[in-house]
Amino acid sequence: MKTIKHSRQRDAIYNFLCTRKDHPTADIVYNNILPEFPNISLGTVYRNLSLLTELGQIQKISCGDNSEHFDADISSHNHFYCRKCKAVIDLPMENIDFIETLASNSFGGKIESHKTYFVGICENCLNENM
Amino acid sequence: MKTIKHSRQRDAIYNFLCTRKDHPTADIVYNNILPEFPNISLGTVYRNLSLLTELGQIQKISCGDNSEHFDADISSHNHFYCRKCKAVIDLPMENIDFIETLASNSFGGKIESHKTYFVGICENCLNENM
DNA sequence: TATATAATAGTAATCGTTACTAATATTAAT
DNA sequence: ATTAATATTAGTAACGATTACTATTATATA
Repeated sequence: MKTIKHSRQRDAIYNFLCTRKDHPTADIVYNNILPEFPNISLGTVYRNLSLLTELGQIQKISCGDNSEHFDADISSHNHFYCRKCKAVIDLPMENIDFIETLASNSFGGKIESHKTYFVGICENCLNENM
Repeated sequence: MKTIKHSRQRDAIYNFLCTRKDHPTADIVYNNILPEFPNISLGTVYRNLSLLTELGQIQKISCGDNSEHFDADISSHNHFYCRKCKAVIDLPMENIDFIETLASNSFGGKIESHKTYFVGICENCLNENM
């Protein structure tokens, strides 16, 4: 059996993610951990982000902007992608997990989870146009 | 002003997409158009898929499997990603566009659209395990 | 038919991500 | 504590998806 050993780099990656609400990419995680681990390699960051995602400790957000974003908040919540400033932010709203039930009604497969993201212009970018 | 000129390649790409319900990637589109346009280049396929997406004639599906999928069906509908066979399929269900209203309630930005995809095991893969 | 210019083919380059390997860190057992 | 087993790392190379570049071709307009 393959066991998981503790790693200080993985802790640092996870802890950094916990401090951020803006869903950083692997590259951003890497650059922010460099001060503490000057020799950490980008591959280590990618490997641990994948591992943490598989373990369910973080989640991956794919919003079509050609790089994956990561979120240490694994509670069920939704995201918003601003097509102007490209930011990926949380969109606090009532829980919509019931759409999984709606989806199950006429579907023969097994639905395990869902991802929803909204697209538009964020509040900051709206205000800049005034 | 920049005008859009007609292109036989773009037509072929769009028409091919219309024949498919499985949301092919750029590479699959390319390989299926090769018989008709033996000299078409992959760049042309990518450029036109992007253009058609911008024009709203097709839609792009990002489901986190490191390549974009495309769909000529631009009506509001949802997708399912099978984490076993990696297929991206339609998931017919009642319309859930009202979640955009729910999202708007406590959000200061402008919501223009949303994307939802469900993840799990498709019917075919479920049956294979029996 | 001529002119303007958008689109293409072909290729090179870029970017995000993964794979490889020898060295290191962690864990469990002595 | 020491050792042994092995998971993890750093460093680098490789990969796949996508974009950029440029001379040529196709399309649209006059």
